[in-house]
Amino acid sequence: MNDAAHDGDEGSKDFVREVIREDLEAGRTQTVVTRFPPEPNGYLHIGHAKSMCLNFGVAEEFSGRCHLRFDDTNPTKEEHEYIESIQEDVRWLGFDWGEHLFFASGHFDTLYEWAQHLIRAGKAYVDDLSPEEMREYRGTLTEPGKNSPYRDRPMEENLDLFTRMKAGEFKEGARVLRAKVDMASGNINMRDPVIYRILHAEHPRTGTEWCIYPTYDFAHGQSDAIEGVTHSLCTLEFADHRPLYDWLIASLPVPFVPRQYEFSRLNLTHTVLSKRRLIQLVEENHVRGWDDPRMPTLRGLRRRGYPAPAIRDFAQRVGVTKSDNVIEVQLLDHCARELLNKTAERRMAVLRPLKVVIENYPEGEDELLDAVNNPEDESAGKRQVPFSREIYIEREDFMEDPPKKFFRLGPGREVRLRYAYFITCTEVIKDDSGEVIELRCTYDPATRGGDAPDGRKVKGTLHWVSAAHAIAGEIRLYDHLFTEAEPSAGEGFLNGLNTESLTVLEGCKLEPSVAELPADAALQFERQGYFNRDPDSNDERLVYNRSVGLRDSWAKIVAKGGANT
RNA sequence: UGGGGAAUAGUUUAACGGUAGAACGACGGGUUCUGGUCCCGUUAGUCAAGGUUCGAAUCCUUGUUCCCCAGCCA
Repeated sequence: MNDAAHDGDEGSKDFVREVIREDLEAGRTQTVVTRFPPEPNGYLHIGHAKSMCLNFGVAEEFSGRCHLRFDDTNPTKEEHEYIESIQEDVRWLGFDWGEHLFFASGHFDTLYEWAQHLIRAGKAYVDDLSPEEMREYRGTLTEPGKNSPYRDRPMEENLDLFTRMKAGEFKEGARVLRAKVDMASGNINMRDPVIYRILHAEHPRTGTEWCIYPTYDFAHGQSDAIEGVTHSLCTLEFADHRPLYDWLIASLPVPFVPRQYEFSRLNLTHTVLSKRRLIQLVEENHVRGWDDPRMPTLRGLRRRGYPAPAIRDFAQRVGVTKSDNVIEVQLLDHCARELLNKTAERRMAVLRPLKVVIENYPEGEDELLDAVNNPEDESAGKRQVPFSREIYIEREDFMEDPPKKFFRLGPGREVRLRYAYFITCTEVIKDDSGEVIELRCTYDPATRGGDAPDGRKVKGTLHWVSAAHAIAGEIRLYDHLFTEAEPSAGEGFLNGLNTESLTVLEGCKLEPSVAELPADAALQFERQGYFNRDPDSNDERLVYNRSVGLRDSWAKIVAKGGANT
């Protein structure tokens, strides 16, 4: 995975790795320690994947380690279920934290002692202001705040009140512990931030042991220090917190001084990545759940059939900088296709079947034809596909009045059935409404396998499935969740939902060997795209998700209206 | 009007005072039993204005635009 590091040809790569390299060279640290710090209040999405690839990737490249640490400081929002599912998702993406599983809650005792330390140093006080009053005292972005009347409470009284907060003597919200920094600071995070609050809630890990909990600012950097994290990598919105991060570390008896560095978060076109919006999509049933294949969650992507290595490749290509960015989803699709093209076995499946009867093929007979499993990988071998007099082809592979650039089947035209024979359309059968319901064709027995001995060429090759041997399947096609590349901010974003993001096709015809594939095999249905079996599949019915379609130059011609030119 | 961050092809991203390069996309062509893959080519960029320098994306000045911050969320 880190071959480049051994080739000696690796450059600065990105500013984080550059900083680390300098720190190593300057001897500021011997070992690189990073951490991936999710809050267990939701499922991981592709934005988290970027963070994991950075944190775990850097640790591996520099022979250090990366901790998995749950930032579980707010019991009112966190659940045990997420602690499990997050670990599962991290493993699925391909990362291993080894022995280094931590919880901010595991550091609660130390954090409590450190809070007392701060009080004794005159750097923290218990405040009785209500949340509303505190907001008023805080000032605004352009005006300084003013000191709380409780700011100069004697140290002994602060210690006593803090002890009583811990003992559960006060109601939620009645008092908080605040760091005494600077109410006039231009940086609002420095205006005496709350570092402990009363929460009479049951914690997923510590139960009812505590009723006061540290805030993010008093837990994150402190956990970094306790665990010996050298490089605490977070997203840009925390840059404003860095002065506080450093102030607290400098004010506490920490065993180690960690440093925080910020990079810009990932944004993707045609989707949303904020936790709040994702929750809304699920709760209002705009999608079928957190693992809906349209969701940008890791569970969604996995169910959709995006392989973990493709997501890691994507994260690597996207880079790490401090500039705002919106990555085009096409890049993600490209990463998936590139990997799947090399690894996915090919099969044939007809999504929208049109029956074809080959009139000169003997009735009641069939035969097996050789088909290559993966033209990109000879070791994938071959399989045999049954052929017979009645087959299905794709409806869109036939046009009664084809435009000039249409290379597929039409009245009187000859095309190749992949790995089978050349066939020529001799008759078109329609129902009362004029819809084509069946084609009559003849085949050339001399073209068995797909080549004409006389060197005759055809312009089109179609996939097909023998009617008698086909197995039925349901196929789900996906499109962007949002029509616009960048869904509007605010509540209006739901207006941009793509009403056609899901297309369910029933009555699809699958090549019989599909049933023998392992349930988790990624495959390509030739000329259609890459697919994987959905967990909704059972003994009676197979359900396939299209992960991503093949690049489709014919669709582009049609879209431009140039089919006739 | 406070504090912090960022501006390089359509989108991401390299460059560390010395030829602005890559990937994705788009467009055109070649190969092909997948209108796929692969191969070749085209397109297109330093936010602006000054300054320093033989030489500036890079250093300085001024300005412009965008993003984040006023939770007892993280």
